[in-house]
Amino acid sequence: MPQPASETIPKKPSRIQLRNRRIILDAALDVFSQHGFRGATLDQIAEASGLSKPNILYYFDGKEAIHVELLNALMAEWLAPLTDLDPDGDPLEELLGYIRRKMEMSQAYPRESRLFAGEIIQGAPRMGPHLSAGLKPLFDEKCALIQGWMDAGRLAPMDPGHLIFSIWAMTQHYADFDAQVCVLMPDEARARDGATRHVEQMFRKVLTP
Amino acid sequence: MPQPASETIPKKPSRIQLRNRRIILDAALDVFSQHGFRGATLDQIAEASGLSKPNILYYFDGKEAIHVELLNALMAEWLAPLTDLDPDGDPLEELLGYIRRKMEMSQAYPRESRLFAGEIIQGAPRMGPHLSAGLKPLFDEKCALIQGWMDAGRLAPMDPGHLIFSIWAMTQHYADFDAQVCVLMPDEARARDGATRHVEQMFRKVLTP
DNA sequence: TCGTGCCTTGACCAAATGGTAAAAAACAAG
DNA sequence: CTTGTTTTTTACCATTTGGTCAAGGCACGA
Repeated sequence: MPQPASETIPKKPSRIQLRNRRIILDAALDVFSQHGFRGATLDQIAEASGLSKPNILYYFDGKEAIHVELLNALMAEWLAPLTDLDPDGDPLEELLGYIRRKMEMSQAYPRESRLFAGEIIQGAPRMGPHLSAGLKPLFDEKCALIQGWMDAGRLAPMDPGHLIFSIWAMTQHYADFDAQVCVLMPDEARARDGATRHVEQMFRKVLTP
Repeated sequence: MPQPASETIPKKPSRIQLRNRRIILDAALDVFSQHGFRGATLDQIAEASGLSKPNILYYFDGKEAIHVELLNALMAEWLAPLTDLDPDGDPLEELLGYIRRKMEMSQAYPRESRLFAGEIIQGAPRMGPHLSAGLKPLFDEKCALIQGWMDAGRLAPMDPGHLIFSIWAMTQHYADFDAQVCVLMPDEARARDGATRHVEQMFRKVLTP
């Protein structure tokens, strides 16, 4: 058997393929994050990417395939900061560092944040497995870690799960509700830098034993 | 002139009209909150309401009109708790009461919360005026009130605007990201009751001077 | 009971949408 | 240049979608 039977041969992608797939994904991120899955159209993605609609379908198996690919890429990058929580570090500094990274990410990648938020709000129809299989174990692991820190008296006691939810809620809020923030707090510097400082200061107070 | 010229005569709505408009709005809230504006279809609303599509268009001028009506109703109810912040009350108890009411609302009306969230995430295309004209003045007024409390040393000092954002972020999170919460925290009682207690305890600590 | 005006519906429409087929164009290897 | 492959486009299709229209049904006051 020279070539393995009934297996898809990967065939490494050409430079053009790599480039165009990236262009398409970037355009799709714009469109999906702004209109949600059902609200986004292939024509919009085509126009945003500068490619023709059939050409997009040459690179991806369909609208849903693009969306799924975006969510996959998202999860990997999104989970990293939580993964990096170090059991051997100083609890307070570890968590504050996590919060800081999360704030930076939601400011640097608001589109990703909104894409994720939109998907969850709609009941995570295309992400259920990802949540259960990818996020859940990590969440449980870090909950246990934080609980350990609290039991040791190195953090103020509280429910670790709700603590993590609090952090997510606050860090995502500034990305997801940007339109609201911009209307209510027109001073951009106060909104951006103030947010980071406020959130950090707030959690420092909450977490200090 | 028996009847005033060039003015729309209100013509009080019949019982049937009142009932069907309510039914339609309720069904539309289901559909819009789950799929967003562009993702929702009149057929879905028709099926959810048990009325035919043309019949729905008999009661409303179109898809957008239904959506706008929902957002209007939403804003009124949504703003009430903030309006009720009493300058003469005890600062800490006033804010904790506000937080409690907000948590109750996001648990009692998750659809409204998601509808609002979806609209804001998409850049508030149908709510810009509402935000500037309705929410902004109230927001500024209450920011000033809280700032006064802080200046008087009755609350820990912080940016009042960001404080309000924090409250909104936390209270909305449990409604908007319910799908995520349910996966990560399957114990329903811990999720629901724990959330309220956690948020209240957290802000009590943050706000205490 | 009868009509008048409110309510409901089936049939239909134009535009938009996700997707396809095949030919043309661009490109790479010899 | 020639040939085989990859990329792009043109033309097209079936379905869905928001919305219309005219005709039928129904309630309710006289």
